Amino acid sequence: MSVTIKDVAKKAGVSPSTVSRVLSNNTRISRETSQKVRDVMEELGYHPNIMAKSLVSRTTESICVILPKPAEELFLNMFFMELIRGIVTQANRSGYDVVISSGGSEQEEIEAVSRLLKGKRVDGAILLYSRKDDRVVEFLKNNQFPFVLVGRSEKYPDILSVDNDNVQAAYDATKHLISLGHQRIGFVSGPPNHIVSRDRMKGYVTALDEAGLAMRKDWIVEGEFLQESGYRAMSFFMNLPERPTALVVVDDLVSLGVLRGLHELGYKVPEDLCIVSFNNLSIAELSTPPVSSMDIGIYNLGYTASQALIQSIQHDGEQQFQKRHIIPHRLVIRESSIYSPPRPS
Amino acid sequence: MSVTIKDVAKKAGVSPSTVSRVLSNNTRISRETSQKVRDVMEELGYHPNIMAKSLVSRTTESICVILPKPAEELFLNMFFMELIRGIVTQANRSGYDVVISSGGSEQEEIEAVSRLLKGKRVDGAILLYSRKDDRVVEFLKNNQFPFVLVGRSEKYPDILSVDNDNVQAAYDATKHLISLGHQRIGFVSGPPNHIVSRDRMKGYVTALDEAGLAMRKDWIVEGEFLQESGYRAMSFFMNLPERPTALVVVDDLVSLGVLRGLHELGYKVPEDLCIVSFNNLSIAELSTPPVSSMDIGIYNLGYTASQALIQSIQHDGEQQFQKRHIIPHRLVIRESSIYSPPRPS
DNA sequence: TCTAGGAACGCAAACGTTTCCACAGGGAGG
DNA sequence: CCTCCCTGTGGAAACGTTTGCGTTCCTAGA
Repeated sequence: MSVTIKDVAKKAGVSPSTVSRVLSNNTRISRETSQKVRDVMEELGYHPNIMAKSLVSRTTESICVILPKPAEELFLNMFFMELIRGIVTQANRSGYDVVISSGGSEQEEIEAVSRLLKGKRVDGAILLYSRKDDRVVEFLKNNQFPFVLVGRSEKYPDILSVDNDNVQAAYDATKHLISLGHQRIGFVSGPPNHIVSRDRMKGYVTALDEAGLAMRKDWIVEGEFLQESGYRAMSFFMNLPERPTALVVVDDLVSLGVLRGLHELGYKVPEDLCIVSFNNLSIAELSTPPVSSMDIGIYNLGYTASQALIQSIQHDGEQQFQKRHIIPHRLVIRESSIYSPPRPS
Repeated sequence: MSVTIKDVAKKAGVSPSTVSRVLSNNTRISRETSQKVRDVMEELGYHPNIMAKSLVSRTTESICVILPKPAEELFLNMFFMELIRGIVTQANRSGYDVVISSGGSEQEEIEAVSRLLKGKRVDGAILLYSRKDDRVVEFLKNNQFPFVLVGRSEKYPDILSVDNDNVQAAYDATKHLISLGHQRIGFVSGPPNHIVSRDRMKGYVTALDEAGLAMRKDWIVEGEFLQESGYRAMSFFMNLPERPTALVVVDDLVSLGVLRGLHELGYKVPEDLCIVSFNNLSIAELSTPPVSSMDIGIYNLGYTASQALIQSIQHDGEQQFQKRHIIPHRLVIRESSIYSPPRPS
C-alpha cells in the first residue's frame, strides 16, 4: 500500500536499520549512504509511519490540551483561542502535535485524559484552568504524568505551572491611575473564590496603601466575570454620595458592562470616570471608547506552557527546571484613562 | 511497564485474541468470558495502546484541523474557537480525537497536512478557509485524502463542504430592514475577491430589486474585514448629500467600526442609522448599542463539518452521501435595528 | 450412531518502526 | 605481525495490537 522503510531500503540497496538511522540523523552513517537513502525517500515519496514509530519508541511527540467545561465558555473564546495559538505554535516548532479535548464534567475530563495518557496517545497534558480542589490535577499528579497548569493551584503549589503575577499587575494598574492624579479609585472585582480576583484585589489595595489613599469598602464591588456585573456595578457606584473618579476593573468583559452602564446613565468616559481593566482582549481595543487594559500576554502564556511541558517530557526525572513561570504583563493605555481629575479643593 | 492485553489475558485465563475481541465488542464471545475479561481489565487498570491499535487496524480515529495562517487571525479568534468547539465536541462524541495544526505559509500547511495524513497520524482533515485557488485543497484532492472544507471552493465545487447560504442570509437581512420601512439601504462589504463578500452583496441586491428599491452604487462600499473599514465607510456615507437610513454590514467587526464612526460624528444608532450585520459574534451583543446580527451557526458549522468528515472516513468509497451541507442562519434582532424611518414625503 | 455446522476460543502472522548486538574491514599501536 | 578499537552496516527481536484461520466442543438432524 503505502511506501515503508523496507521499500526504501530495498531500492537504496541497504538495510531497514540503515534507513531508520538516516531518519534519526544518526551519526555513524556515511555521507554517501545517507544521501542515497534520502534521494530514494524523496523519489518514492516516503513518509514515516508515526504510529509505528511511537509504538516502539514509547513516545508520541504530541501533547493534549483540555478545554474547561463549557459552562463559562462563551466570552472566553478569544482568550482560549489566543492561548491555543501559543501552545500550538510552540509545540509544532518543537516537532510536537497538539490534541484538543473538550471537557464535559470533571469525571469526563479525567476519563479523556486517562485514555489519552494511559493509552499512550500523548506524552503530556496542558490544563487551562485552576478550579479549586481540582481532581484532574490530582489524577495527573498521582499517575506521574507530565503536565503543566496555566494558572495557579492553591492546593498544589509545587506543580509545573505558567501564570501572571496578578498582584503586581493590579498594583501597576492602580499606580497608573494614581499617577494621573486620581485619589478616589474604586475596584470592580470578580467572584471572590477565584484566585485571580483575590490576587488583583490585593495588588489594588497595596497600591492604595502605599500612596496613603483611603481604601473604602463601598468602592469595591464583587461580581462575576460577566458584562452584567460591570453594568450593575455602575448603577451602584454612580448613586453613591461620594463617587470614585477612576475604576480598576478585573476583566475586559466586565469593563464593557461598565461602559454601557455609564453610557445609559449619561456619563462620559474618561471625563466622568477613568477605567483600567485586565487581559487586553480585542474587545478592549474595539469598544467605544477603547479601554486601557493590562495585557497579560495570553499567547505567551500558551507558548511558555507548551515549552515548559515539552521540556519536562524530554528531560524526565531531572528536576533542575523551573517550576513556576511568570509571564510579564504590560499596561496598554487607551482613551479610557487619559484624563486627570480636577485638583480636589 | 504498563499493563498490556497479554497481562489481562493471562490473569483472566484466556488468550490475547479473546481480550481483543472483548474490546471490540465482538459477538461470539460468551457473556461470562466477556464479563470476566472486563473485570480483569478494570482490576489491572488496563488501557489499550492506541498506537498499536492504529498500526494494525490502519485507522487512527482522529482528524486534524488546519488553522489558517495568522495574517488575518486576530479578530477571527472568536470565530475559530467557536468552530473548533463544534468540531471537537462532535468528534469526541464519535470517538475521534482532534489534532490542531497551525498553518504558516501555504507550503508549510501542505507539509503539515502531508506529514499528518501520509504519516498516518490522522484519518482526515478539516480546512477552515477557502482562499481562491487553494493549493491545500488541490493537494488533498490529488492524494485522495478525506477532507471537508468549511466554506466554499469556486474551483472545486464538488468537494465535501459545509457552508452557509450567504446569498439567502443577506437577502433576509436586507428584507428585515425593508420590512421596517427603510427604503434607502446601504451596504458595507468586504474584500471583493472574497466569495463571501460577493454572495452577501448578491443577496442584498436581490432583496432591493425585489422590493423595487433603487440600488445605488454610492451606497455600496467595499473594504476589509476590519474595524477600520467600517470607520472609514462612515465618514464617506455621512457626507453624502443623500444618505441611507439603514446599513447592511458584512461583518460584526466592521460594524464596530461603523458604530465608532457614527459616535464620533455625533450620530445615534438606530435613530440616525439602522444597522444589521453578520456572524453574530459575541461583540455584536456586547457593543453599545447591541447590534442586530445574522447568526450563521458557527458552532453548528464545526459540528457538521466534523460529522460529515467522519462519515466520509468511515464509509469510504460509498458516494451516496451529501456533498454540500448548508447550515441555517437566523437573524438576531437587537437595538441597532428597532427603528422605522419617518415616512418619506 | 454418525456427521454437519455453529459457537467459543487459541495460534500466529502481520502492522512499520527502533535498537541492541553482531560483524566486516581498516588503521594504529605495540 | 598481531591485537584492539573504531566506523559503517546488517540481522533480528521487540513494541501491543488485530484478525484470518484453525481447533475444539456441543447440539441437532438424519
